[in-house]
Amino acid sequence: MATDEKAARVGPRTGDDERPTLEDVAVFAGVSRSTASRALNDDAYVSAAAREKVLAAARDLGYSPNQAARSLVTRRTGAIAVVLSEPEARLLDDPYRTAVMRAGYRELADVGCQMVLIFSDSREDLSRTVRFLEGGHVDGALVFAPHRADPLPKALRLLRIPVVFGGQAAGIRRGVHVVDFDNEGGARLAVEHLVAAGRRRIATVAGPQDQSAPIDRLAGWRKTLLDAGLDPADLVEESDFTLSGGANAMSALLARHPDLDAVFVASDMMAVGALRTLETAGHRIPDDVAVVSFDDNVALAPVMDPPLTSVHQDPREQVHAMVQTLIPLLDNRPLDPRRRILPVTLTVRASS
Amino acid sequence: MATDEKAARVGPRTGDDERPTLEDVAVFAGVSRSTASRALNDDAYVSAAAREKVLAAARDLGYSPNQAARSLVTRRTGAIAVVLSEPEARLLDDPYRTAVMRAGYRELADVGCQMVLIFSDSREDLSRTVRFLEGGHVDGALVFAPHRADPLPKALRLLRIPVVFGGQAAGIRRGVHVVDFDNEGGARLAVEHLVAAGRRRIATVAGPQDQSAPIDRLAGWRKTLLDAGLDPADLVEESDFTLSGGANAMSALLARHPDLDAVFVASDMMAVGALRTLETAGHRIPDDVAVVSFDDNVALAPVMDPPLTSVHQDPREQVHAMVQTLIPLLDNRPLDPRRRILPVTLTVRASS
DNA sequence: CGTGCGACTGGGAGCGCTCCCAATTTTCGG
DNA sequence: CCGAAAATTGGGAGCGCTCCCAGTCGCACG
Repeated sequence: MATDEKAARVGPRTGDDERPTLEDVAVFAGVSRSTASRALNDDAYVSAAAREKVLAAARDLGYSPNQAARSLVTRRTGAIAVVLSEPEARLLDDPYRTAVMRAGYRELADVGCQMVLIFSDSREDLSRTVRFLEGGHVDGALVFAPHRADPLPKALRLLRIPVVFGGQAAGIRRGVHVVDFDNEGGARLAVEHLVAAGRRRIATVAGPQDQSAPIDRLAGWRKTLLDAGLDPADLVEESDFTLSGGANAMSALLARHPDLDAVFVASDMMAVGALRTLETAGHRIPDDVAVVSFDDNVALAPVMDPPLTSVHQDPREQVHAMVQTLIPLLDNRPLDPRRRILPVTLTVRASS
Repeated sequence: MATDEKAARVGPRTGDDERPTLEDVAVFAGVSRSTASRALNDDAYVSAAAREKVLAAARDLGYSPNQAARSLVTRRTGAIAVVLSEPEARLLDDPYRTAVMRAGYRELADVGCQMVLIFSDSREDLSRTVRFLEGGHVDGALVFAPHRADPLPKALRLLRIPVVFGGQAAGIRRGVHVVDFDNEGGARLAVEHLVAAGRRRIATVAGPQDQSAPIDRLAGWRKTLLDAGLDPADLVEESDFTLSGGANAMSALLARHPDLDAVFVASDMMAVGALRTLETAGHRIPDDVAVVSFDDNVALAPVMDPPLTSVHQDPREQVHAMVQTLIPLLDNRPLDPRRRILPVTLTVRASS
């Protein structure tokens, strides 16, 4: 009886609403499971006739392979995690992260991988994230964790899956793959542009100094000023990458240095705020004060008045490089850890 | 020799760098595979002693279950797709979608599911999306596809996994699960508020009329005006949910009706644009023109001057309802298709 | 002091797929 | 025209897990 019951449940696969298996396709096509598999994965050594029959059978039966079974034996899931580690509030209005998500989706789709997004803000998230990445859901991970203090990068080092970092991650420098932008070089471009335009009192609104990108941008500003024989003095104001933060920082700078004639702002979002402050204070842009920013984010373009001169960095390019680094790692090709620094360019517009 | 090679590769599981399997844990704990499995999944009928031993073994060995193997037999992946179907450009600066993503991540994490994001703009994406959803990568899907003409919803109807739509989707109304906001009611709230404040020439900047949400909002505006004995006439201007679109629409309205004393804008983003136009044209807000918007999106708050009266809808609440609808579907509990309409509220601020 | 029924446990049978390998057929060069 | 090599094919053995199904206990009950 038990046997009957079982037979009834598993049943002969005749017109069931069950999903067809590779076996079904093979039978339908009149070949063996192996041949069907080879045809579907277009392996070598399948006759054209067999391939045809199998493909037709698969189509007729509405077959789609069971991913679980496949990855059980191949030890590949075809999915890559994109890990975003950033305070919740920040993420919501950070157009850079949005761009990263989209770029990740596209770039991974291009190499036949599915993106699995992971947000990992809090400390509880950390263990959950690690557990997930560990659990064999994904073959590798692209990690964006800009905070110096973020414990994530260190936690990921002992992971059994390959990881590529986007932007300099936490203290660790050895044994990891990193694709970063040339933040210092970008700042240099920006400041050199201002110097060349005859500006002499060039202030800066810096980003949070617990992240490497803003640190490098600030360093670039400082070095370039010194190289030009100008004094950075206290022409710097640290802020938090938000619009209102940029506005406040600009006020502070203006209060200390009413005579400044240029400002290098470490992000577009802050620049929008700075622009507002400058306008409110009656400064004409770029006549009185020239403004150069960092990011050159298209999403923010409509909010800009005047259009902003900005250091252009393309998140898509970064993600592309990250994916290219990850691919060989997935095949266990032991690529030695490398840091890639992507160049940035200056896009000059009306604000400078 | 071949045998040796294999033995070397698959090897006896002694101190390999291979991942430990359930079998390994069981042996280490001195119990059977079955007992180990029961302990790890805290099934019934496991003695406390056995459970302890297994848990300790799992910890010591750094065991994490192989998801592929598990879902091969359980026919569950523990992943849910969140499908966003929208033109690329729109998505980048749509804070509502960003909120949906985050909410989806949280809500799904709360029920022990992993979110897999799917962007599905173009027509090629469609077949890729369907193939993915079909491929057994996910157990179900939450779909946001607001465009009337979007072929996605129809394509998803024949899917073998449960789907819940966020917002009214394409022409189909029967046999699907939908969680929507009360767009018409929200518009009514907004307009009634304006009427109560004594406004009489209440224009509207409508959203794209190929989507159901903006259609309903426009309908709400129109009906409420008529109910109040006011004439909608040509006080409506259709736009595209973008900032600049809102600004242009406002200009058009102002040109036609210099005497309008209020405007209901169908989204926060457009309202920001409208606000700019009004200010530029020298209208004081709310003294000359009162502005009420829809979305009440926090991310846009800093850009608002003055703070905007807006119809409040909480994406998180919507996603929560969607997840709650999806859960029973996953267990094959045949819930009859239902449409849930979530209420919205009016948040009054300085702009009205 | 049986009997029975709970509480546990371990083995076996797969889930659907991809490999490996041996068997079979075909294709060629000498 | 024959043997070797190449081109095909099918069967079998798992991948690591969760079930189902017999078992083996212990203990309260009659």
